[in-house]
Amino acid sequence: MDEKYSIGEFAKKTGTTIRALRYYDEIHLLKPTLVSPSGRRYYSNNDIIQLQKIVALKFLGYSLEKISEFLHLKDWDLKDSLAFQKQEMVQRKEHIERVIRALDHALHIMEDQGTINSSIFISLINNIQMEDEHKEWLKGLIPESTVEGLYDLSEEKQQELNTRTAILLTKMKEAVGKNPESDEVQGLIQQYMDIAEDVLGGSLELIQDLLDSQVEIEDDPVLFPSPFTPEEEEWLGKAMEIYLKRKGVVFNGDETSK
Amino acid sequence: MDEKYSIGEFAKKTGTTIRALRYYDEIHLLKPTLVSPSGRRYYSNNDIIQLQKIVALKFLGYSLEKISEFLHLKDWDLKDSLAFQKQEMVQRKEHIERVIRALDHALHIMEDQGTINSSIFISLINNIQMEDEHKEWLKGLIPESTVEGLYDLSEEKQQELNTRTAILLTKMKEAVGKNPESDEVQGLIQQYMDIAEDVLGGSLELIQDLLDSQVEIEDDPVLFPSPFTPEEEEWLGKAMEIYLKRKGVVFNGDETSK
DNA sequence: CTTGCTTCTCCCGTTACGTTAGGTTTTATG
DNA sequence: CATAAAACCTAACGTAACGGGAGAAGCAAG
Repeated sequence: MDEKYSIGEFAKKTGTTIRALRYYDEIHLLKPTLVSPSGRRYYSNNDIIQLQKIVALKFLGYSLEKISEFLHLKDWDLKDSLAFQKQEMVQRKEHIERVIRALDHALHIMEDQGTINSSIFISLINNIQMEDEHKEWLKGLIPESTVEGLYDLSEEKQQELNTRTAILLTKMKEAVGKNPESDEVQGLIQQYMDIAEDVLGGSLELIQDLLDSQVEIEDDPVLFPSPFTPEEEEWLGKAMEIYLKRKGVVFNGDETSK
Repeated sequence: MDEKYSIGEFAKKTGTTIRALRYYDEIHLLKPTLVSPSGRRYYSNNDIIQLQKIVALKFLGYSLEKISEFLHLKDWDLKDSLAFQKQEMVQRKEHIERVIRALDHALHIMEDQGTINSSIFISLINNIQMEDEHKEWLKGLIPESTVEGLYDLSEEKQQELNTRTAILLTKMKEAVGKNPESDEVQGLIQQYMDIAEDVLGGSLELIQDLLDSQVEIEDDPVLFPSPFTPEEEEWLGKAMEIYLKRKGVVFNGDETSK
């Protein structure tokens, strides 16, 4: 009933390691009931219960320091703490879910394409990573309901759009330098606009709005990764301008003068 | 176009910290394009792209060492790596989900009860933590289909059962020492069996099976936490025996010798 | 008494930086 | 041009929860 276990026996019995037990002793989290004159640690059945508490709380994500407080204060004000801990865990879960979504999108594109351009890859990841910030930022430019609608697409739809966009961006990068007025380039822009229309619900006004707001974006404190280099962007800008002019959108040509 | 940024400017522009940039320099992950004779670091636009790659890969959960490999080998064998990384993340997610479930159950009980006995709390957590191991273990004792059915209850149902069980266990702990043959104690056992029937689908045979297998559990290498102390268990065993005898179940009275 | 197993106490290594401390360089201003 | 303020530098310790190794000592059996 009041058996004594050596540290090795105790470790085996409880599924922990000897090293961990010594560590718990060191930080005063769980001290053996008895220490022999020669310094050997001996644990009792009572210590098993204590260790179980520690393991359970560790599973819930508490640090050993917090656990120490709980067990020492002996006053389990769990309720609040558990609720708080749950919030923490829910946040971690959401983070991981975003990561998984990003991985899925990237994998999906690679299956379709076999490979992926590194800068496209980066901006893809970044889009998902910054989802919330982007949302808030867009809300400053276009109506909130539209923004929510944008992000409220089904997972499949998002996958598809991302893939189409990635393929298109790849083609565009290959086309850089070609005559912006050529049918090929204008065709790509057309495709891009088709996707944009698909997402935005089809009015060119939004695009106009976005263009008008460009000026402010220039010196954004934190820099958004664009999949294009400055040279590529200049070329793209030209092609875009031509496209929009042909469609009758007014472009207030503000040259990027610092 | 080929601007140079001091470390401070660069940090602000990219949303990292100065310390992080110095650390990346130290571990040869991202070295500034130019270092002045006095030792000051100056970064270029090219470094921005590198840093974006680093940030993106970090978001996906890669260690800086792995990232270093990727960027140095220049040979993005992402496909496999991404798939592997996804597996990792899915596992982490599952872990967190178990933790959240455990927290939910505990919170649910506390809302109902206002408090919770620490040993009941521990065994509750442990049940969820060990879910998979318990499953496997039970499959050795009762038919696999029954086991799967057991764990396939809805979240709500599980909550409810856990709460009822916890309340009952609390009452039982309070009743320890009372006459096992009294109506009160036998009533509690009856309630316990009601819950068991609810879960197991109502045959006493399973309980018989479980009782028969008790012998083997005794010296399980890794010790399962039970919410009862040995004394409490002994008392419970008696009450249980009386209950089952009255119901006509044969109990092969194997005294816990050794 | 020797062998072999268990345990002991240091102490370094891990990750990705944060945080001083104490000294130097660059930039801004009078 | 002198000096103050801002920015930057290196060096070094701290973090969380142990893992792993070195070298010494305890303990039971033959």
